[in-house]
Amino acid sequence: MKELAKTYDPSGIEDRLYQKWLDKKYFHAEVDESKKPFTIVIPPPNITGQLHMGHALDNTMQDILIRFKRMQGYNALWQPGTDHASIATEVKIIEKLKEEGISKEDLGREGFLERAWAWRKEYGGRIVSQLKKLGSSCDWDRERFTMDEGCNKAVNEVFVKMHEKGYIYKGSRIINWCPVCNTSISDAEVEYEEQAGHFWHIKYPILNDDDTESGEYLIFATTRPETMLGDTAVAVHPEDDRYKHLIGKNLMLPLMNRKIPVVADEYVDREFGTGVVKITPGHDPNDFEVGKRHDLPIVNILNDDATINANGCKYEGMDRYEARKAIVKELEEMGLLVKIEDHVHNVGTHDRCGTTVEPLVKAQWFVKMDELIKPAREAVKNGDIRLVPESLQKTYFNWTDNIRDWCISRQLWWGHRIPAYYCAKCGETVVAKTAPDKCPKCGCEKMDQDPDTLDTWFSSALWPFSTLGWPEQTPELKYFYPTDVLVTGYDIIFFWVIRMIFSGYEQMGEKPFHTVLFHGLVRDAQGRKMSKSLGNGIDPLEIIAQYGADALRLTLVTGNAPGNDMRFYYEKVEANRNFANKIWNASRFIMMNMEKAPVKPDDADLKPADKWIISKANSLIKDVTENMEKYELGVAVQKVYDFIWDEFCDWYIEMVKPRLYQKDDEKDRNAALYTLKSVLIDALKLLHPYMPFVTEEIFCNLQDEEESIMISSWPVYDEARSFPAEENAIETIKEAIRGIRNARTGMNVPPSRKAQVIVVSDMAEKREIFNNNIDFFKSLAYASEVHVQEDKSGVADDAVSVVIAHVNIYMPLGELVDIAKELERLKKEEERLEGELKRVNGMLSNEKFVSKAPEAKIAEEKAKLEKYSRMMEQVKEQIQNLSK
RNA sequence: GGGAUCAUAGCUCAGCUGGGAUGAGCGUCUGCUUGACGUGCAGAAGGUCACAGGUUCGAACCCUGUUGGUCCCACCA
Repeated sequence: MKELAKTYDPSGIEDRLYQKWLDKKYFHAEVDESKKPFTIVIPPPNITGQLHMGHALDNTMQDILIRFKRMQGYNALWQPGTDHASIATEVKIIEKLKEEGISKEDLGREGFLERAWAWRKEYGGRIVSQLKKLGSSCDWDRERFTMDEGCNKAVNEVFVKMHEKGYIYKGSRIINWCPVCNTSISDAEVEYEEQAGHFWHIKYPILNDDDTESGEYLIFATTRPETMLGDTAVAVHPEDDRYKHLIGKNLMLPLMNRKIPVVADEYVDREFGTGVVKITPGHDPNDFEVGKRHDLPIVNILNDDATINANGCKYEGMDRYEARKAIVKELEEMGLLVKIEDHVHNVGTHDRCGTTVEPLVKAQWFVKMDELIKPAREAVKNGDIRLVPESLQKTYFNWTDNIRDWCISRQLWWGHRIPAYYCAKCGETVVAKTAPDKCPKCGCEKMDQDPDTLDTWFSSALWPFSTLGWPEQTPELKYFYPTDVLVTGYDIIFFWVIRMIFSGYEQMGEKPFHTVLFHGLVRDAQGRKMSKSLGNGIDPLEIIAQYGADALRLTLVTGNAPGNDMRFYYEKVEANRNFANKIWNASRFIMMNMEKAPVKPDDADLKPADKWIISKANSLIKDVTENMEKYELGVAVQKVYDFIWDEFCDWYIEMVKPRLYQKDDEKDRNAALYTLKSVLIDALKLLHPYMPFVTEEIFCNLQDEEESIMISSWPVYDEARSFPAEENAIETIKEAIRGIRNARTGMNVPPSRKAQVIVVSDMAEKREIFNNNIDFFKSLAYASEVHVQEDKSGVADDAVSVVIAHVNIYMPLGELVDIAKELERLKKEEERLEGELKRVNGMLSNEKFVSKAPEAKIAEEKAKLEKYSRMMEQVKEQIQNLSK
């Protein structure tokens, strides 16, 4: 038999085992109609990314499910890949170019894309190798990239198809503009942030019908005074008596000397401020709507970099905030500034770069959402797609029910280029999968492709089927689609989950997956988000290096309910590392005692302790499997942890030691060894999805013939392996041992001091239990000798006594017994029992309880009443004895 | 403004959809070189399950309200 090191050292072992799994192709799945598929598509990490705790959690959960299902016999495919992450990557590359002193314009589109692909080649694999460190059993042979040829084909196919159906259109609408990234972004990418700002109260002069100033003013407040350059009206509520008479009149827009009308619109809230709103249709989504209703002109005052453009006249060229200052100052000089108030308001920022976004009107491509969203909503409503935890349904519906059209065009170069072509001569637009050679309208041969690219999420939305080969009807697509579970953070439910769902229904006519398993955020020990700016991020790779991937994985999935955020503690990782070491040593112990492989014993040769642990393991298998099927990953592994540490190590191994250390009964020793080994193996299997490395290393060392735990079969509950009688018997012994240890500690008796133990019970079956298990009872109860008898004969009055149900245990400890102390201990026990009896009696004497509670419950309480009454009698008797 | 979620041992959290809180890890205290493990073993202390009502024979769990925290959405200029 092999020998193991004294402590488990994951370094070295992990890489070796991962390489072995790769070499043996265990992660690879092929279409096989004889097996049921189980598929997970990875949320593709950005190629710019570095593995962070969020990835670690997300991928650990997926790996657990995949390994679990693979062992259950499913044809498990974990489809991996990475995301081109258009903005994130483009920004990174621009930064790098900047260091070299060049801009992307210097390079030109083609040159820039060359650099981008080179960058991807160099860094895109980094995150993948980090995922491997974690133990992820992805099918790397099938690795995909959201911008590879196949995905591009899928994107073009969808774009053209949806355009034909009228779901994709180009339109001039108000969109969110990031002046730093120089692109439009979708609503989902805008993050609102509370900022301290001001309310500038401003007044515009009212004009007479002959355009002379009337001397009257309309006063209103604004948080963005610079937008006044683009004002094309002022609005009041139609029913507002204060201003009714002014509707239809004109105002003079100061600084610009433009005549603008007073319009009436229900959008205005009479209660808010002065009940007057300036209308800037070019730079505010609400004003844009008002403008449409009143046919107001749209004046765009901003350049793409958020400086004022020619429409801002003399402010042209100024930055938006400079212009703000200048305008306020000038208004003040003109006497048009009424007052300034401090005001905290929500400012929209770009989630990638934090820049304040500017709403402005531009021609962009959109996806029309109202029809597309219907099946996606319905699927969750009718349970076709299950969200775990269920509470996220509300969030989901909140989005589907308030959905707005999705702005999908981006003014970026890195991404899928929009397959739209414009005739250079007549302006005709052609949307097609391949570039047309001439204009279908005028025959002109110069067709220019739209310079814009698509939102990254447009290609991610197709991920569950594009990775399986769509639009080709591949065998993989037929076999693995729909996939099974999607695991992701609740923070991208809008970006990604919803979009995959409606895309799945639209393109495939079928849901992309039946379950979405959400997890929360991994926070730091203080509960703060891990972020670069705070510098509180913990690098999973460092944790792996220090404690091992298994410890990290276990830390991430325990003590946490689905969808909830969790805090990361080093202490927790350490505790889990210790657990790995514990199993390691338990295995080491077994191996040390195993000269040769034990053979399967007959049930008749098993001792009660063996049957007890087998029975326990059997129900563990049932529970853990059930929990895992319900995605209660943390609960499941907690049970395995408790079983291994408490039941198996602290009890069973200790129970079995006397049998291992004797050489007279080889058959019995074999039975013990076999039980040790087989129960351990079952437990290892249950643990393997969570801690793949230690379990594999032990599994292979424990039995030379088995090649890998990861392709072994998942244990199955077996009625024939359930032994309730032995379970009860051993629990009785455990109770007795705990009582004895407790009493001894109370007396300060050192473990080295053995004592006689006399077990007294008038019930034959109880006596039998002790007689049958005397071998280990003796050692665990620190007994010099054990007597099991029917009555108290020969027991000294001053012996320490332990009372359990129907059994009295006496230890004549002689001079060590402090009568006063012992009496105190017994009194305490008496008090405890009194409490118990009071509770049970209270229930049973309650007529309503007896008449309404279920029968089983009543019987249970009656049994307790009997048990406690009996114990009480015994305790009282002992107190009397000692008080004599 | 709308919604979600949390409040349980000193700390961080579980608690299987109503039946004694023998809860877990960490921390604290007391013993222990017991031939796998001190990354260990055996014990102990520590909780009126945020507060107030209600439903029920019975509530940490269900309902209502209150307080405090976190988050999401919307956004009134």
